[in-house]
Amino acid sequence: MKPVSPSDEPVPGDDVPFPRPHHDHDHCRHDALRRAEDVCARQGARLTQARREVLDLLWADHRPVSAYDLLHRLNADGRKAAPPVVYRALDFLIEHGLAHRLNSLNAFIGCAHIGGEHGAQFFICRECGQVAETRSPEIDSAIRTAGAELGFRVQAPVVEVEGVCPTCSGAPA
Amino acid sequence: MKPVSPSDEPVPGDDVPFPRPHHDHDHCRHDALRRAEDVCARQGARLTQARREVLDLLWADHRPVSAYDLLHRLNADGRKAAPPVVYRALDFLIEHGLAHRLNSLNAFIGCAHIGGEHGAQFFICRECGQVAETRSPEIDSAIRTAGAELGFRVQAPVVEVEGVCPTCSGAPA
DNA sequence: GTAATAAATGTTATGTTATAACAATTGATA
DNA sequence: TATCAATTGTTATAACATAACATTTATTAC
Ligand SMILES: [Zn+2]
Ligand SMILES: [Zn+2]
Ligand SMILES: [Zn+2]
Ligand SMILES: [Zn+2]
Repeated sequence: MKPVSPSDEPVPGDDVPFPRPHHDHDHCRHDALRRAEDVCARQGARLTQARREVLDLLWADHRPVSAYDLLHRLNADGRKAAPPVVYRALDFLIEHGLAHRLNSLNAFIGCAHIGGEHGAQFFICRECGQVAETRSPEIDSAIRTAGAELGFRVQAPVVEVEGVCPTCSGAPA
Repeated sequence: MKPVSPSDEPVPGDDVPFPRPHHDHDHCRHDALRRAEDVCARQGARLTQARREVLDLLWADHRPVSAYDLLHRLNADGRKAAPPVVYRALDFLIEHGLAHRLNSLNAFIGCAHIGGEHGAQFFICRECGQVAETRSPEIDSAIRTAGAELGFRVQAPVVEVEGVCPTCSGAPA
């Protein structure tokens, strides 16, 4: 079994958060847009044209994009949008849990999970630039425990891990 | 006992990484400089005037400082240093494990631990801006485990936790 | 000691990331 | 359709960071 697993690590078949090279990415994109519509509908928020376009650009692939890259892509068709357009759209998307900011890269990425705001951990491949987003209760709990030992009330843990993804580690396929 | 502990959390008396309001901070500063000299001596690196000054400025208190704040403080005495002065000094200090960069704040802080480069976790108080640096094997290990499950080779975990420190939580002392 | 070399610093300019402030437009509501 | 709130447009500027090259300072070789 284990048909196209990109690694020999003990990973569950299709739940691997690192995107496989030839996965159906159109599915990722369309799914993300659909989820965004759901979220906005439920929260009475408006997924306007600019916001939708930025979200779609974020889902061009599984790599984070800088705000100015987004701006250039937005303006590729001759438009003349200014930076606030992008930053406002990003603020909206982040507030509604549809995108995340990666502090270590000054870049943004579409949220791979469902639901509102939430903690997450990001694994960033130094080779290919792709990012996997996880929600590990174990990491979260280790952080909260360490915080408690300091008497620190944890509000927003940020975890961004640099390394090399399974594909770039030279896994079979 | 537990004479001036800032919190009722189960913390060891004097190992609390969050600085107590009236601790002997001159000791922190001088100790940091002395450790820096040790490290540089051992590594054959030169702790030049500019580097020493920046390190000393980083130890003004336990809050991170932006590069331009450092620059302004450097120039407070009429000097006319330019940004590269500060960024080079910071690069040096970081390379030698004497300072850290906090990505979520675009700011820098003196390393509170001894020794060369190392992973660490930062707990950042939203109220007072003070930062505690820890080295928690548990957090590190949770991250490495989660990475392994993705087939991801972890190289540099970044953990920056926002919240409220014991002092600002309204602890007794 | 002096020349050659390497390390560090000075200097100017520019690139990159992000926000402030206010005007104009659009969409919902009454 | 008048009103109000939300969104977008526009200009300017703030904040963060580095490239490139000249100059100086420290180390080493002779
Ligand atoms: Zn995909
Ligand atoms: Zn990769
Ligand atoms: Zn101190
Ligand atoms: Zn505090």
